[in-house]
Amino acid sequence: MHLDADQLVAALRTAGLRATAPRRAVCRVIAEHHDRHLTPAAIGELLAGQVDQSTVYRTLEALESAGVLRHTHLGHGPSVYHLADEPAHQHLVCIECGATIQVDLNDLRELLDAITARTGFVPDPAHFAVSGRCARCATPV
Amino acid sequence: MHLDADQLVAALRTAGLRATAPRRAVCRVIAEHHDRHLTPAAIGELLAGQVDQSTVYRTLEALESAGVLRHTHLGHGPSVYHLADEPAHQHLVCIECGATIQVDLNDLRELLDAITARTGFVPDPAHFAVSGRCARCATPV
DNA sequence: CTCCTTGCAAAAGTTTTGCAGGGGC
DNA sequence: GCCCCTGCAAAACTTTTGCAAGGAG
Repeated sequence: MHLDADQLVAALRTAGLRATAPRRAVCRVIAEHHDRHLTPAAIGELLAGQVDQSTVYRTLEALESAGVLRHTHLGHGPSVYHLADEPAHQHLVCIECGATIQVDLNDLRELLDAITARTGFVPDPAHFAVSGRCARCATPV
Repeated sequence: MHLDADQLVAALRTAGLRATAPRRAVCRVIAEHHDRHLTPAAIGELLAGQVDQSTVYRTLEALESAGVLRHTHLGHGPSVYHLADEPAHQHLVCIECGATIQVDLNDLRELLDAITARTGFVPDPAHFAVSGRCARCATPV
């Protein structure tokens, strides 16, 4: 299961923020599309003018500060948002065809631990994608 | 050693592009600051109005197409450029203090190969930074 | 001489901000 | 009732594009 709209709204309240109609609408859209990675613009479009775009940005910020939403950078374009309770995954984005592959972070655990062991740096790999070429595009014809 | 301004200009010619004064100026600035990661805006400022900002963008594009320049995304801001002959490195950027650490990609070879073996995806990790917390910020006081 | 490049200006796209009114708690 | 939040408008920024003039090869 995943966080539903009510849980997102509840998280706002827990964080001392207000549960207003526009915020509920944003929560509903995000929950309904929990299986996708939505840009702020896409969320605005799904709300079809019901909520001002600047309010969408402010609400996304509020939900992130409440700890129930996260954003990721997939490429040169706008960042995308997903529920914070999704299993953490690394995005692999193909430079050529744009395909996005998700890799379970547990599969990368050794690599990440190796980085920390060597540098003390604790990666949050879900935040940025790794670009490269997918199997199809990397294979010469 | 690293690519110098003349070599950058020569690369343009080899690629069938023209070596104009504005392009030479951009090449000079990039070569002089090869040890830094410059944003297009920073390059424009270093040229102090000698070259129009749109020309800076077009020149960076030309140098990338000539294969002597590459760009990397370190965070939410503009991308940064560096010479293509620099040893490939992965950037680790601290979410909290902004510190940037460079890791030699050879040190990550096994990890990257593991990704390719599992998914067929061939990463180009130098293109995006990995965000996280540096040793100092990750350590509770 | 051809046509690639430039500067200027304007546009495009995303995100932020100021402000006065309205609504949550 | 307090003050957080909203919509609207405008601004801030980065990057892209159209166009006529100029310069490289």
